[in-house]
Amino acid sequence: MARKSVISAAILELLQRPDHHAWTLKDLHAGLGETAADFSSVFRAAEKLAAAGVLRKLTLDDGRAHFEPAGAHHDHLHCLDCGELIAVPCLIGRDACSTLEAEIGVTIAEHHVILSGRCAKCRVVDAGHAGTG
Amino acid sequence: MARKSVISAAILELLQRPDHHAWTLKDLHAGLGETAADFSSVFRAAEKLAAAGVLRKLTLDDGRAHFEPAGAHHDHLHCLDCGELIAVPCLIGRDACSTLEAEIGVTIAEHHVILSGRCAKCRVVDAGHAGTG
DNA sequence: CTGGATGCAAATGTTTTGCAGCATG
DNA sequence: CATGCTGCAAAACATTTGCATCCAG
Repeated sequence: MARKSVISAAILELLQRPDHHAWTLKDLHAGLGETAADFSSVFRAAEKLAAAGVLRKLTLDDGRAHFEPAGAHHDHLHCLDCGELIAVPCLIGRDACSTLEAEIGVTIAEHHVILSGRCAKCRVVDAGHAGTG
Repeated sequence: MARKSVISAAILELLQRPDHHAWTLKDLHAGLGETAADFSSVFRAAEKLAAAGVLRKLTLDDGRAHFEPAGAHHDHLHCLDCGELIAVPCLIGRDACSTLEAEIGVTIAEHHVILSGRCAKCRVVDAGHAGTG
């Protein structure tokens, strides 16, 4: 049924890059080569992959959607310096959720933690600067 | 120096409503009365209040910015049924953050947890339906 | 008079949709 | 031949900015 989508494949390829974890549509479009694919096609491919559960779609405070490979659950650190979105291990335990559910009478299906701070790289750089200034 | 902003005051007024925790610009505009204030004025007032630290600005996965009164830190539950954003007590302890910082070498300034699930009201409704269907 | 608040309209940036063509299955 | 992927263009949305005006201090 489904034909092979060159664009989808290329997107999945891109997402393997270790230096960039979460991609905006613009990132993806640029990453594929702006002339290699139309923006709307990138959009459709990404949405489809997200709908299929292959990608996870996140919206940050910058108001843009970011796509990442949908592997094991993890949370994110948004680096205030470089703006990169870093994957970090999950910070919330089942216990905490259960407790909260019982406490205020809600049902929790999923969660997503977004940390703001400084990634490992920028932290080092900053430490260096701090020492000299 | 600063003149009293009718709109800012009205916004702060709106935010006191117990039935609606986080407001989009559209919500605010509608809440004030679409003719009572211009959208851009609402936008500017809200941004200014956020910059002043009076409001907190959040961007959800719906891609829209939401404003809430900036009181004590808390996290949020986004109800999958009614779409309401419910304030919930913070789920992340200092310890967890410290541990993570040490573990992966990052610095954490802030965090924000967004839970997806069902709020207390919708949970009850759903339970009722489940019994009848 | 001065500076900030407001309204109106237009620009931006991002996401989404409509439609036609093409290649694949 | 039918279906789904693509490209191109325009619409739909939400946010943001420019400019002129008006009012409070």
